[in-house]
Amino acid sequence: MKKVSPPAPKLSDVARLAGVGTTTVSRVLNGRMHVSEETNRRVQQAIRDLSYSPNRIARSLRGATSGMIGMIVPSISDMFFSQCAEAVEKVARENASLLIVMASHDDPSIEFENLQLLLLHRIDGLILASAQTRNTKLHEELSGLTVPVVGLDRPLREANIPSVISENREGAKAATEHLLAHGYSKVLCIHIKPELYPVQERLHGYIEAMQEAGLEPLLYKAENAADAQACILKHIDPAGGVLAVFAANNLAARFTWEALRTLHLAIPSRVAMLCFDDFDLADSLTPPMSVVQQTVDDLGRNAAELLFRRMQGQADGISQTNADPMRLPTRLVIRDSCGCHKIKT
Amino acid sequence: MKKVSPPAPKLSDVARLAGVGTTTVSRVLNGRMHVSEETNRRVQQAIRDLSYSPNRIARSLRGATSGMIGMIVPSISDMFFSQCAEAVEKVARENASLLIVMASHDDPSIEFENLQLLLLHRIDGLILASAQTRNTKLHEELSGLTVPVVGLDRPLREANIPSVISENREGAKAATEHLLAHGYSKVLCIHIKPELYPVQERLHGYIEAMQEAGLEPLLYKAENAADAQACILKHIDPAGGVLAVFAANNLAARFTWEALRTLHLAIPSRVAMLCFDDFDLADSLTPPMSVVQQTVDDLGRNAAELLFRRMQGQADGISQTNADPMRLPTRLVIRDSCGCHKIKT
DNA sequence: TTGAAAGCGCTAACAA
DNA sequence: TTGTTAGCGCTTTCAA
Repeated sequence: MKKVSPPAPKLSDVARLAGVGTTTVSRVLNGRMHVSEETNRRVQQAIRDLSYSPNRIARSLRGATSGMIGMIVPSISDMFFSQCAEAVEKVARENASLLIVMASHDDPSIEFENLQLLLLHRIDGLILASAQTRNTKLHEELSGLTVPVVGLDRPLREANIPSVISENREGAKAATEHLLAHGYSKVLCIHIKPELYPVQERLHGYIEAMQEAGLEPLLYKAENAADAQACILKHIDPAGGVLAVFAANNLAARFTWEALRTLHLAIPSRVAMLCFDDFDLADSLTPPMSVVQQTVDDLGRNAAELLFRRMQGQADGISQTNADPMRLPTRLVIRDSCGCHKIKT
Repeated sequence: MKKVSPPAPKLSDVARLAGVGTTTVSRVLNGRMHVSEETNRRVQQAIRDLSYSPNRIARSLRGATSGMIGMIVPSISDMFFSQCAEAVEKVARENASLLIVMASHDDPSIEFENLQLLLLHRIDGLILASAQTRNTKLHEELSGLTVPVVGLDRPLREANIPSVISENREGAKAATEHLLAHGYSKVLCIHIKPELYPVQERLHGYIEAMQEAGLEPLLYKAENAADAQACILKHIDPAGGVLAVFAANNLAARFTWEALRTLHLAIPSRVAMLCFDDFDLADSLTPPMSVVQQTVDDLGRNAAELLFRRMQGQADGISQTNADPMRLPTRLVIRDSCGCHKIKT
C-alpha cells in the first residue's frame, strides 16, 4: 500500500527548490520587505509547484497570531446567537481567521472554563455574550487579558470592555408607545428571564413609556403558557375592551400566543399584541405578529469588525479603551396583531 | 504602568520550581509513565503555584493532536445545522476538543477552501455536511486525507467516508402513507431544492408510497408562495373534496402555508397538510401542523461520537472503513393539519 | 537584498 | 525513575 499522504511540503522544501534561504521564502509569504522581482518569482513558482501552504500551528507558536478567534454564547442553537455567529464567521473569514464557538448554557463556571480553553489555544480575540452581566471572577480575568475582547448583546462595563448591543430600552419603549397610541389603556408586559441584561432594558423601556403616559406598569413573569393565561385572565376586560400585551421576548410571546389560543381570545380585537424579537413565522400567523426587530446580522458583524479593528489597533499600539457600548437601533415592524390594518381583517 | 500580563509560565518554569527535568513535568501532565509518588506531588504543587497550563499550540506543533475538530455546514444560522453544531460542540467538549464551525453556503468552492483552511490549522477530525453529494474534487481530496471525516445529513459514499443521516426516505414514505390512510386520493408533494440528497430521498419515499397505492406521484417544486398557490389551485377539488399536501421541507411547508392562507382554504377540511421537519411554532399554529421529526440532536451527537471513535481508532491502528451511513429513524408527529383529531376542531 | 541561526513551548528518543 | 537533547515548522534578529 502506498503511503496515502506524503508529508506536506515545508517552508524549507520551498526554499531548497527555489534555491534561496528560508528567510526569503518567509518574506515572500508575508508579502513584505525588499525581495527582488526575480527572487520573488522563483519562490512563488516553487510554492505553486509544491502546492505548499504554511503550517498555521508553527506560525502561531513563533509568536504573532493564531488565526483563530473565539466566541462564547449562551446557546449555539438559539436563532439569535447562531445568526450572530454566522455574521461573525463571515467577517472572520474575510480576515483570514477561523471561528471557534462555545456554548456557556448561561452557566458562569462553564463560561469561565471556556474562556480558559480558548486562551490556551491562543485565540487572537474573543466575542463574548456573557452569561451574567455581573460575573466578578470573569471580569477580573478579562481585565487582565492581552487579547482583545468585544461584548455582544450584553455589555461588559466593569471589565472596561467595549461591546455591541441593541437599543433594547428604546425599542421596548417605542413598542409600548405604539400600543398606547392605539388608545389601549391597559398594557401588560409579559416576560421571562428578567435577570438577563437585554430583558432588563426592555422592561425599563416599557416602564418608562407607561409612566410617561401616567399609567401603572403591569409586569408579569411567565414561565409557561399557564402563567401567561393567568395574568391575561386577571386583566381581560369583561366588558369587551381591548387588552394590550407587550411580550418582552420570544418565549414570552410564544406563551402569550398559546394562552390566547387556549382562551379563544381574538387578536387584536380582544387582545392586542406586540413582541420583542422577530421570529420565523411571525408574518404567517393569523394575525401576522407586529414585532420589534433587532438587526441581528449587524450585531454580529459590527462586533466582529470592532474586534478585528482592536486586534489591528493593538498591534499598532493604539489601545483605545472605549467601554461605551455601540448601540444598534431596533426597528418596529407593524403587522396586524397590534391592531393596525384592522380594516383588512 | 505595570505590564498587564507577565509572560505565562512555561513547562520549564514548572520544572525549575519543582527541581526536576522538563520530561518529568511532561510525564506528569500526560499522566503516564512511571513517576515517583514524591516527584509527582512536587510537580503538581509547582503547577498549582504557577497556575500553569500547557500551551496547546506548542503541543500541537510537536505532533500529536491539535485539540480541535472542524465542522463545515451549508449555513450556521439554519436551525437544523446550528442544533447539530450544538450537539457536536458538547461532545467535543467532553473530549477536550474545540469546535471550529465554517459555513459553505452550499458553494462547493467555498467548501473546498474551508477544508483547506481547517487542514492548515491541523484539525484532528472533521464533520462535513457537504454542499453537494457529488463534488468530485472534494471527494478526491477527502479520500487522500489522514484526518478522520464523518459525513452529516448527507452521505459521502464516493469518498468511502462514514456518515450519519436521517431516514429521509422512510420518513417521507410513512408520512405519505399516513395521508393516504386518511382516504385522500390526491396527494401533492411540494418541495424545494430537489438537488439536495435529503430532499431527493424524501421525494423517493413519497413516490414509493404513491406507487404502492397505485397513485400517480404529483411532484411540484415551489420557489415561493406563488408557485405553491399555482399547483394547489391546479389540483384543488372544486367539488369540495380534500386535497392533501406533503411538504418535503421546511421552506416548502412555509410556502404552502402562505398559499393556503392567501387562498382561504381551510386546513384540514379543504387541504390536509403534513410536513417534513418540525419547526418552532408547528404546534402553535391553527391548526397545529403534523410533521415528520428528525432527531437533530442525535444526528449531531452520533456524528461527533463516531468521529471521536474513529480518531481514537486511528491512533490504535484500527482503521475501519465502513462507509455505510448510520441511519437514524424519524418520528411521525401527528397533530391536526393532516386531518386527525378533526372532532377536537 | 539575502541568509544563517536562534528560538517559540512542548514531546520523545536516548541515556543514565 | 529521571534528565539531556534534538527537533516540530515557522519568524526574526543579526550580519553579510
